[in-house]
Amino acid sequence: MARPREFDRELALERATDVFWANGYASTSTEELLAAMGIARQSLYNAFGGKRALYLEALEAYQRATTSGHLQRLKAPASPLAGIEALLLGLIAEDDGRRAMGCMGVGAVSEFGAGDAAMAELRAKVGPPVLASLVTRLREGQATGEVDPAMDAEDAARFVQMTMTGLQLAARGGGAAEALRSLARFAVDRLKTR
Amino acid sequence: MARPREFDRELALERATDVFWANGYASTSTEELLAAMGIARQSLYNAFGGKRALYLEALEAYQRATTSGHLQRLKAPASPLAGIEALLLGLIAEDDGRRAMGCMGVGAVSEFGAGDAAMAELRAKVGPPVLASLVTRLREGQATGEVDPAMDAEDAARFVQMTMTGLQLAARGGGAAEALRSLARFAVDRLKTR
DNA sequence: TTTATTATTGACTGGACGATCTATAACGGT
DNA sequence: ACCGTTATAGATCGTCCAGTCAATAATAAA
Repeated sequence: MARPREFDRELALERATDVFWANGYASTSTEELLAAMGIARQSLYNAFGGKRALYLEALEAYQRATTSGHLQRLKAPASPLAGIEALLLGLIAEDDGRRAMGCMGVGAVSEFGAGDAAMAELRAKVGPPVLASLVTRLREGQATGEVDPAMDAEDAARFVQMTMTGLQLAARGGGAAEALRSLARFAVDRLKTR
Repeated sequence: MARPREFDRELALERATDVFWANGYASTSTEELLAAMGIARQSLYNAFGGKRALYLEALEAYQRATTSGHLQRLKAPASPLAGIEALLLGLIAEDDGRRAMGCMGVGAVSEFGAGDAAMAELRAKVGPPVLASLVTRLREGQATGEVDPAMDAEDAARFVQMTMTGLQLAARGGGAAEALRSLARFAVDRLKTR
């Protein structure tokens, strides 16, 4: 009953995500977004509501996609420590350009801090499930003797999460792929039973 | 031979630092800066050159001050591991508001990434000396047997640096002081000889 | 075919932005 | 007392910003 949209909404959202991801929210202009998305001004407002709404939707989709990838890598290997290593190594993009973009979630935390309610809500969707899966795998590793049983599994899980953000920040700062991988392996090694 | 400045340049720079630190570069307006600094528009341009020059000067002063504090805390205790613990715990501000500001250097990396030349130069002034001191203290700890001798001291030092940024990002994300302290202690504990 | 509804397009709006200009004021050296 | 120099204050600059408007186009239901 109405004129159908001419552009691919999901594709446009992906393009917008890349711009926000690379530059952050404040220093991205709607003009840049329109150019990247290949749509006209009014179409952005029709389809997404506005700059901030677009950012929130982009961040949410990004979080959903990356979190699902993280959980897959964490759970796939038979050995829990191999899972954690795969999770950490999976954060490190091979392509230099991609890697230097860091993590959009980390960027959002850094840009908006703890104060923004909508952002905090989004963040709350992604932290707990990863933490829970990490605890599960760590306890599993402690049962098999692979993971140091002297550690509190929850503390260790939070430590791995902090390592994730630390790696992603180092990537954003221009860290070389191999240097980041060493860092990841070192962190995993520190969880081993010796 | 000329009219003297009426405001305290250092104090004004400190005030500007707080605003940039809390909000980042892009989402800070010169108007906000002027209000916080208590000076008129032209005085900012006379004394600091412009918004970006002011930011760079603020970041440099911030880095110098915090790095010196870090090195003091790292070197003060007799035990190397106690020094590293003091370094990490020293990152965690007691005051909730301060703590939620995170670290201005981390914010700069997140906002500008690896591409900005002036920013990279500033960052290069602060990383290496801390890394070198960390290596020294870790080797010292390995000599006394307190620190796990199985680790490569440089790898371990880079790991501690990553932990520093991870902690500061967690602080920016609203992490509670006690939770951050646990994280710091856990990281230090992982360096111990067991 | 008509009508209701939504999409597209490009011009436009008010406001905020960083930066500059102008006029006046305050100082030290002569 | 005057001069050269720099500081301050306020008005103003052109630009860019996010968002809106108005005119036209495309669809499906009736």
